[in-house]
Amino acid sequence: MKQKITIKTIAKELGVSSSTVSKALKDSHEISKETKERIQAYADHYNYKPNHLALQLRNQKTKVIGVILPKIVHHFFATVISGIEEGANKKGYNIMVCFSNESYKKEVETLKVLSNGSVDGIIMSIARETLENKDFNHFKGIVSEEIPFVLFDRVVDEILCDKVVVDDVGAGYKATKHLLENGRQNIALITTPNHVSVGALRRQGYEKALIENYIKTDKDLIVEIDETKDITNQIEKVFEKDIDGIFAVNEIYAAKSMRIAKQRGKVIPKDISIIGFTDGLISEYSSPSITTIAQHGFTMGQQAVELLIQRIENDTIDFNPKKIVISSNLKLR
Amino acid sequence: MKQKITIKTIAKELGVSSSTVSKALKDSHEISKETKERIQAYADHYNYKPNHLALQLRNQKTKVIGVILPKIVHHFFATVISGIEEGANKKGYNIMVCFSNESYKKEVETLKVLSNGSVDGIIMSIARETLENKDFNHFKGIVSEEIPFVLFDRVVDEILCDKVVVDDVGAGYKATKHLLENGRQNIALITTPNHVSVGALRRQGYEKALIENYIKTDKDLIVEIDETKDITNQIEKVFEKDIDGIFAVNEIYAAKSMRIAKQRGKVIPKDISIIGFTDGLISEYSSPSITTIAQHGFTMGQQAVELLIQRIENDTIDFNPKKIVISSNLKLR
DNA sequence: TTTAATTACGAAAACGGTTTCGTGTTCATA
DNA sequence: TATGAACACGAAACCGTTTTCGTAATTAAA
Repeated sequence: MKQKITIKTIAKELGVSSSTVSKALKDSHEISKETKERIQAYADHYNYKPNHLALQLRNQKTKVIGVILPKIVHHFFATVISGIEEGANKKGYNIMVCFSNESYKKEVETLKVLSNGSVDGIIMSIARETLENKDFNHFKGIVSEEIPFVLFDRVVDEILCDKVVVDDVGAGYKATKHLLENGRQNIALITTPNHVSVGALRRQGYEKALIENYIKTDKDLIVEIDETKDITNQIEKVFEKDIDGIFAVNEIYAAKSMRIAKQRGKVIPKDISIIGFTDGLISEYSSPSITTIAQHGFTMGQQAVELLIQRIENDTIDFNPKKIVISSNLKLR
Repeated sequence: MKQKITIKTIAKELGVSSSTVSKALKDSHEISKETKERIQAYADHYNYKPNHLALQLRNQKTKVIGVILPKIVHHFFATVISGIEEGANKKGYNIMVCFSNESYKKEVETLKVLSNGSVDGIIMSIARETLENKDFNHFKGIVSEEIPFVLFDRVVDEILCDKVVVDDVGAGYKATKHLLENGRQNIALITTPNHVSVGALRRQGYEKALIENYIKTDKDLIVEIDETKDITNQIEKVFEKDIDGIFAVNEIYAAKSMRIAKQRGKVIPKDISIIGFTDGLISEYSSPSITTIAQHGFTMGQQAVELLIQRIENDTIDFNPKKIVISSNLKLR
């Protein structure tokens, strides 16, 4: 990389002090018009750009927001990033993106790297493995050092910080109710193991809707997918029951369910209704397209970053963790 | 945010100089065992972490790679990011991700921000609008300042830098040939306008395969999608021709084509064969699933970042722009 | 005992910018 | 002519760390 021109070189070349150059470039009234013009002309000609690192050191802020996601090849998280980036940009921040790959170890490392001062704050969604382990010690430092920190979607009560989540219970409820209103009675739930908080909440909504309709929840209709094993196999089991509706907590499960249903000769939506979570591309382009719960990832990202920047910039003394709940809605198809 | 402890405070508290503290923390032989232990104990106790910004300023490197993408809610680009991140991480780099949102103006701004020294190098794919405008002046600075810079996928000859692309001509050729080998004769091409380089190249491959089979390319079978208008409408027109095969240059076009075909009562793959580009989720989960050209986004990301880091770390004098071509292959479904 | 080497540490410069606080001119006012 | 602004600029400190160089004190060799 070419050696860049600095204030010092300009000062030396023009026989003035670096303070003068600095002030001239900021159009300070302290500097005479002629000197300013001389300096600005020189700076323009040699394409002077202030060294960002020096500024960061002096101001003790980076104008960078760290983002840690479980994964990126995933419609929902991609949408969230998109929202974060837009919100950050609007306020003059850039984003540094890291992935935990759902791994506890990588999450710990990444968190350590980002909390060394290279970012002004962190937005994050917790890795699956961490949720399983229930080991949240690596967040202690973040909290005690009072680094601005916002969790979204996959959050956990144990960590005291700002949070942005969707109304998962409500979403599960709406989805199930929708199926019930369409005359479905035997509704299967394809969900994650209970340690994934969002899965557990959506399940609560599912059960609430059933209870309201005087239907007993049948454990056999609930499939907790173990992602280390073959997913299709696990879903197929529930098809041996007499089901006429499926609520899947994400679109992969929904798409797989649909494929299985078709293979078994069921006609959608005559014989069976399927409703998915996350408004991704699969649901839109599968045939027939799947009715889903819109997860509003973009909004989540925006809200999260807004909350974070507020924390960063108003270094208020009172620390009351805020929780923003974004209400979800059905996207009928 | 809590005030962080620095070397200076440690020095003051322990009555030594900051040089001594610095050396002690690096376990230098210059410092006596007792002093080292005293300092290290103190640092541990108060959880000292070196200030990253100071180090960056001193070393004149950030260990951060800038990535500029046209968009992120897009399976291919998400995959590429994934590859970039993995490769970067392996070498101790983090990535700063920005989006041009396909906009020329935003691309210019973003490029300016990233080239102010906040990253050690940049990986990028050009925005659609920029390709339309053919205005590449904003890259001049990057090239003349010799900032390590790698373009991928959407590249352009006018910019002299390292590049990573897929073998688009070959891919178009393979896809078309595959259709021909399945006995298809009237193959439509659903592509982008020619200014999108990858679209143009895939088209070349398409034409090459046709010529090899002594088939005259029929302009009426080629649809250049204008994304500002309704896509479905544009694709529908080609269905008025007597077609039995479709090659779509991305999976959205492929999925939409499939839907239209079904609506028109065509049976896939009996009446018509469809082949898509980009190995995304839609193709996998649509029914029937679509045979596609695998685009190897992850590999592209890895190769791009490897190339970039090589440039960053071996500041070799000779500048011969390299071009890596990743060969594509069919993913039969 | 003198000289040389080793040990253990500190001073200062450097990275590139900003900012506070002088200070020497010039000019206007009393 | 003396006083005080106003002007235009420079010196120096500062952000946090590393690193080179210098040096006093101790130890070893001659």
